[in-house]
Amino acid sequence: MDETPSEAAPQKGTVTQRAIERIKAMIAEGRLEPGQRLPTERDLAAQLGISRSSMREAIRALTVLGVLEARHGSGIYVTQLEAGDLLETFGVVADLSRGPRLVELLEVRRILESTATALAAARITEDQLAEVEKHLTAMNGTDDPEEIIAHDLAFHREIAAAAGNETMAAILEGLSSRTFRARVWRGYQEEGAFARTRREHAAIHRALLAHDPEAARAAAAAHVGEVEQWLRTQLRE
Amino acid sequence: MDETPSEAAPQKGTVTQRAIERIKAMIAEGRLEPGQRLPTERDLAAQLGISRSSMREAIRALTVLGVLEARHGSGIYVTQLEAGDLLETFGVVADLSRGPRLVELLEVRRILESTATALAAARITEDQLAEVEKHLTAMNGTDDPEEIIAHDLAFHREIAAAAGNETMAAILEGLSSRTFRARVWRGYQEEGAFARTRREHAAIHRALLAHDPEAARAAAAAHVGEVEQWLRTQLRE
DNA sequence: CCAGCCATGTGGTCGGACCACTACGGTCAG
DNA sequence: CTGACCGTAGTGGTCCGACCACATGGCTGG
Repeated sequence: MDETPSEAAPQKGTVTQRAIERIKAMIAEGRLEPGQRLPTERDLAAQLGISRSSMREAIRALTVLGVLEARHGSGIYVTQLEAGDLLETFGVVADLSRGPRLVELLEVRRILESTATALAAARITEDQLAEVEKHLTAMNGTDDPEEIIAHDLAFHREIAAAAGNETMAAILEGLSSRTFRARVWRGYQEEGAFARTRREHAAIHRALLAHDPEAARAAAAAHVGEVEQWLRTQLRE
Repeated sequence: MDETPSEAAPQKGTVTQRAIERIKAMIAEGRLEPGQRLPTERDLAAQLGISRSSMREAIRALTVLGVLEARHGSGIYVTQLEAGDLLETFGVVADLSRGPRLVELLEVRRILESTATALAAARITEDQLAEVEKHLTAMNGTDDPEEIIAHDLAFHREIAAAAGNETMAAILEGLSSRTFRARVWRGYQEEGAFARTRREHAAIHRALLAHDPEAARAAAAAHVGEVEQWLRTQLRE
């Protein structure tokens, strides 16, 4: 009954899993270009000889991975496959990690963020620098935790963007998910560590302004390192 | 008609998307522990007031993200939520990235791998060192590309493991996916760059043996940097 | 007491129906 | 001729019910 002319699909795993691999392969081989529209769910299911339900699960899976994008009433499209698309799911890692894993996550962030900040110091333009300053002053001029977190995030995002490596910026973005940030800031702020954070941010900004990579690297590493150490002590309790 | 006693679910996005968020929230809030078994698909669907089909799509999505694990005939379980579970999907990024993105990926890997190797030099044990040596000699003693890649991967994996940061090791694992490695090695080997790679691996091993972090960092950075530069020139053609 | 079988419950797959939305084209007033 | 409006075909989104494949635990028979 399996009259699939293309190739004989051997039994391995679920049909949905196979469908996921097939579509991934099609993209990897270049048979599906970024932005391109796929056949309809019904056609795709027919092509692979599976039911529409199973095909939908495969599509949903690739959707959450940032590979495909489904537009209701229009069709299914391949994303641009840019760093941001594919690494968006990285945020769930930070959201669901706890305990020692959070420290490891911060350690990775410290390594990447310090390098990114160093690169940014060498490459940042006047416009980008102005943007960084904007978030810095905005962060210092409000008491609303929500707003502080938002500007803190944007501050580092601008710097990561100035480093010129979109992939690194996307990873850092995921590493500093909103919920993760919020969890830290809550307890962090309670012990009046905000003033120190402010100084650290100022130091980073100063290094960027001076286009001094090594100073920037040190300042960023110290900044993340502080949070890292704080979290480490929190875990001991 | 929406008699969901727990809470009034406002209309936002698809029901499947909402189900995904709900389950993720349950885990984040600790209402679902790692390893714990979830209610059946049918029960879950009833609880959230959606159909089993939609619930299955949500489960499938969380499965590919490494958050849930479905065991046919047994039930659905929360994974251990360890770094490896959640970062397994990271491999698709390397598989689907092309062109300039690959260089960026390698740049990230260079940063992380050099730091990981430096940490490993300080912390590696005799047993781990022996394991590293095993893969090093095995890699030099065969001509089968498949085997070479496998041992090359294992070589770096052992080092990353010795660094003591599971999260970093998992990210590096994803960054050096099998298909990515294969693509590079193919063209890489054609121009007889294997001898150089051999020397670079030896240098890394030497630094580990001497427990010299700085030498290890430099050797690892140079090693990845070579591949990076090679890829960069490839892209210009 | 133990090995093997079998009923039950679970995830996996299927097919079809209908809904919600988009996109496109034709229609009709201006 | 131009433009806004509207209808329709086609798409993804949701639901339902049935059946299959597999794992588990208890029961049966030795």
